[in-house]
Amino acid sequence: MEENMCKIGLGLRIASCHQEMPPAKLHFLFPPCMKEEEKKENDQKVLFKKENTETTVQPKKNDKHKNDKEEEEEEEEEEEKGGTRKKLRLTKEQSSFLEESFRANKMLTLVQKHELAEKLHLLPRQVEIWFQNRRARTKLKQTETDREFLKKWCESLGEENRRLRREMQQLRFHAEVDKIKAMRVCPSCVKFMHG
DNA sequence: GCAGTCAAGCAGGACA
DNA sequence: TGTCCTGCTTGACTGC
Repeated sequence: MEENMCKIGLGLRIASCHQEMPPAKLHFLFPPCMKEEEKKENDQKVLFKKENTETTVQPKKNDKHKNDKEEEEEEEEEEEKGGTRKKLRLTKEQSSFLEESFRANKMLTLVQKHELAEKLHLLPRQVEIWFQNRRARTKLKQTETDREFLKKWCESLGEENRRLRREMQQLRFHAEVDKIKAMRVCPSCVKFMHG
């Protein structure tokens, strides 16, 4: 039982839903609260752009292109008005590469961080945050797995405890019966019975 | 670096 | 079929 549960516990692994995710749609420069039609159009534009350029869309902080300052200012204005920034979604390739790196190393050195960032066209800070989040979520999953394991173990111990109590009760009962039986036999027979 | 949190994005279900 | 709601995932930030 315990062994089985151990196997269950060890068999569980952390899986990322990234793998099942559709290609990332990166469109954080567009205004928030778009209508459905606009959204679709933008998605198409982004996908088109992605397919044709094969470059990763960078977060605002990292962009060094011509109109970025204007866009950043607009975005800041948007934020000031109460709007919100669009969120970056990593591409499948970026995610899987980060996953691979994470499997190899749970912690990053400064050099590794910069190398990864350069390779994936991300900011070192983004790589750092990704690893931080990944560690936290791995830990969370592990805690949940441990909790489930302990819960099952606890249940099985409770069951075993109840079984042993029942068994003990039966043994006591039989001991009592034997005692009574022995009391009913006359003393001269006792000698005969026990040889 | 970690724990806690926020918020964007997305998927799936309910409903008109 | 489109829209709304809800829950989940995940990138990013903050405080310690």
